[in-house]
Amino acid sequence: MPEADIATLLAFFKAMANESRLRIIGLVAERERSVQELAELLDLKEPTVSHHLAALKALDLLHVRVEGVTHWHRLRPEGLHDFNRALFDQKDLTALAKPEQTWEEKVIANFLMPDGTLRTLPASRRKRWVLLKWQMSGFEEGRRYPEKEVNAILQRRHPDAATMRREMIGWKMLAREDNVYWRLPEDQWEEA
Amino acid sequence: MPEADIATLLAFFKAMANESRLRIIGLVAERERSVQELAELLDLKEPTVSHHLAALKALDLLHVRVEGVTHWHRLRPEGLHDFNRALFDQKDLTALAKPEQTWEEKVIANFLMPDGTLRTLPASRRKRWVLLKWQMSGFEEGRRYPEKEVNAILQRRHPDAATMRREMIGWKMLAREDNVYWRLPEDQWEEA
DNA sequence: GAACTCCATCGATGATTATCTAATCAGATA
DNA sequence: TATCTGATTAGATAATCATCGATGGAGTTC
Repeated sequence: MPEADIATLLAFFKAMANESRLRIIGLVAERERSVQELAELLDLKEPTVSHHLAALKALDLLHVRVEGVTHWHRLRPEGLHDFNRALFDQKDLTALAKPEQTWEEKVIANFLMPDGTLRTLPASRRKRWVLLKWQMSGFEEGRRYPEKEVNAILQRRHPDAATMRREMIGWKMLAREDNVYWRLPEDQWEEA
Repeated sequence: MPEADIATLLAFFKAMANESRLRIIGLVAERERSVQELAELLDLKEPTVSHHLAALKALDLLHVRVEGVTHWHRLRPEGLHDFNRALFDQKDLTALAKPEQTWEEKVIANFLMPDGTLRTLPASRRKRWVLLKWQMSGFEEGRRYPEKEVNAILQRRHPDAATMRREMIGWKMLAREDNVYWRLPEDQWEEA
């Protein structure tokens, strides 16, 4: 397993948090089992077993040997042990505390190209707002920027500086007078 | 933790199979946290956090220190390690395959005292039937038992041999002639 | 005692998921 | 090719569970 990021552990625990799947693990730990056989032993229908096996396979916990139309499943115990290690050393445990990316961070990550420029300006108004807010870090409070400089700053991210400038003013992030711009205090910015 | 029965493990995995609870674990692993604080960090409302904490407390994974109206929660790492051990040694793993106790096995377990004798003869006719059936293992087919021997066998489990003997005959588990008893074939026993 | 703070409980709501039937697929066999 | 068999996929349904607002309880402060 890669590193113990919260998503990986969560997927693992979700897979194990079901009685049918736990019992399947027990059964395929003993020896190879076919879908039919498992359905019989667990008193479930075959599609249900198939569904559970798919969940376990997605985590690479099973080995499948195909023999004609029969699929023989057995446990890959290393899979289990990988998760074991990941979970129970303290370093990884506290790593769970690290918050996930927020929605805004994800939006930014999605629109950012490797060179740091924006792929496009999002069509969604709310996403555009996130990206404009993000670009405000290019402006210091208390400084005055001629239009030419504003454009230069914005074009580091996307060529359509005019649109971005206009919307920043609309959201009250920037103010303008006589073609000179300045950053407004963050608590005055409007919400999307 | 006691032994790794499937119900215990299932409860543990269900508790861990939730992102909010995983992140709570990460946060309380670092240091003590109040409900408020967790709600803030996780961007959840307090009742939700309270609910998750209750789930973790039910598994004895948390330690709580009450200070005025504030409840400080921290992780009890031993709790985690107990589950760890239970899960990941192979012996316990295959134990998952063992089917749950049937109703009959539970009845027997409930009436059996540590020394192997019966606490009482159940009042319920159906439970009494289960326990009599179970005691039939003391009799071999094809052998003839004088009444004295029958009593001796039955009294290993409960002093009231007369009642048990009489009911075994009623259920056609035992037959009698001239004060000599013998076991009847299992497919002739009557159902409760 | 009144007001306030922090937390727990209750009941409702929406989302997720386990399970089923029906339909489909893919090897094997006639 | 037609048929059979074991497995998967699709779609529907029902149960479970996460979350919330409203309310209540218990300690603290005034």
